[in-house]
Amino acid sequence: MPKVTEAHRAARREEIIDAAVRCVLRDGYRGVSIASVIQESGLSAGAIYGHFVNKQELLVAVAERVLDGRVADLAAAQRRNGPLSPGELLVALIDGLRHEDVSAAIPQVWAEAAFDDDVRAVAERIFGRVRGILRTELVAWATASPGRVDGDAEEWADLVTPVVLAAVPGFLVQRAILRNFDEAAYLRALPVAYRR
Amino acid sequence: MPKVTEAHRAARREEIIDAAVRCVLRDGYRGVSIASVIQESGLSAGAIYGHFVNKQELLVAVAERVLDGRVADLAAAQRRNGPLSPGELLVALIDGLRHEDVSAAIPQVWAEAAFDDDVRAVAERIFGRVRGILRTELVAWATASPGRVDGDAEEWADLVTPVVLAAVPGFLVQRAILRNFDEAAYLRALPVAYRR
DNA sequence: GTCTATAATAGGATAGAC
DNA sequence: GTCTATCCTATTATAGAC
Repeated sequence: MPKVTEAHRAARREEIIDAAVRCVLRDGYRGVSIASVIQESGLSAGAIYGHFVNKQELLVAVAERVLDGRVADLAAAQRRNGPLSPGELLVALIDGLRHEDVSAAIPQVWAEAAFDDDVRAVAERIFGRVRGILRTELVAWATASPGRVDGDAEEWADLVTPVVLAAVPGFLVQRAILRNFDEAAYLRALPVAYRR
Repeated sequence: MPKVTEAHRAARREEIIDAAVRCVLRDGYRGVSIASVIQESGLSAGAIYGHFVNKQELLVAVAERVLDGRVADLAAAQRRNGPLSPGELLVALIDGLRHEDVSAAIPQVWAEAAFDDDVRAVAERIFGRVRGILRTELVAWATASPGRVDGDAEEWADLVTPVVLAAVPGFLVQRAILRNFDEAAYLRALPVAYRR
């Protein structure tokens, strides 16, 4: 079978996901209706159900789209010279986040994860990858200069990584809730709070 | 008019909110239907609409119920002797949180805040109170022993408070997403990560 | 104030033509 | 593969009896 057809099919699928993401940004994750996706995509019910067995499967694909891509920012930061401090790592990660429109939908996906186990699995997987990269960098940073950390660098990193990672939900939640949240100040504060 | 009637009326209202909170914990914020609240409360549609003009107003009351109460933990910690370190403050706050069932619904409310401005206002108000207490304590801690902080204690606290506060969403989100999230380890990590 | 019954609508999903 | 039309269920909110 011709390769073009497969590619076109995949492209149409992505198109539908794109439209659904826009719906989530406008109406919230649970506020998305098939009718809204139809309108936003310019397609029809038949087209959508030809690519997704039901609404839930579409929304899981949306969750994946929304959460993914954050890994790239960290991987890029990783490639720089020398180990980065916890604060510097977080600046790289969050500064990447805040310029992506889809990031506004991330808290939506986290909330949904508590009730849809497929969404939860997607979130856990991507969260795990980010945490893994972060942990590696923290070990490198703790090892680079002795005395930075009490005890073993790996043990320290295992313990501290979840707390360091908390800066990400902290940023997104405060940005969503507080009318005049100062994003730039938050980024400046990261190296201060986590400098050691 | 008799005072008892007023009190009874208020009590019935709280009863309905209680039932709605249980619905949120079971079905998610947007998954709550009037039918589910009717079932959970053992009341009827008429009873509910006699206390709330519509579903949205009920859900705003639910948001308030879910978010409030966190301030008490911090205020209690505040009363202890001597200024607490950032890590110790967070342990008090989060350890209080994790033993309350309703805390599982907090990420739901944060997600909803992006789309319902009344909910957002509730979240902003309560977040603001917690942040205010935290800031006061951080200033006291920074002032207590010189050299802990570069520059002015108040300026430092203003900058750092939002990042310290991030540990709360960080905890709740990771607990919701990660299948084997180690709550106790997170609490142990707080003083390590924020000790200075 | 609260109940039962119901109106009015919205939303998910399918059928069949093309 | 996609479109139009439609079925069916779920849901919000109201009306009127008690």
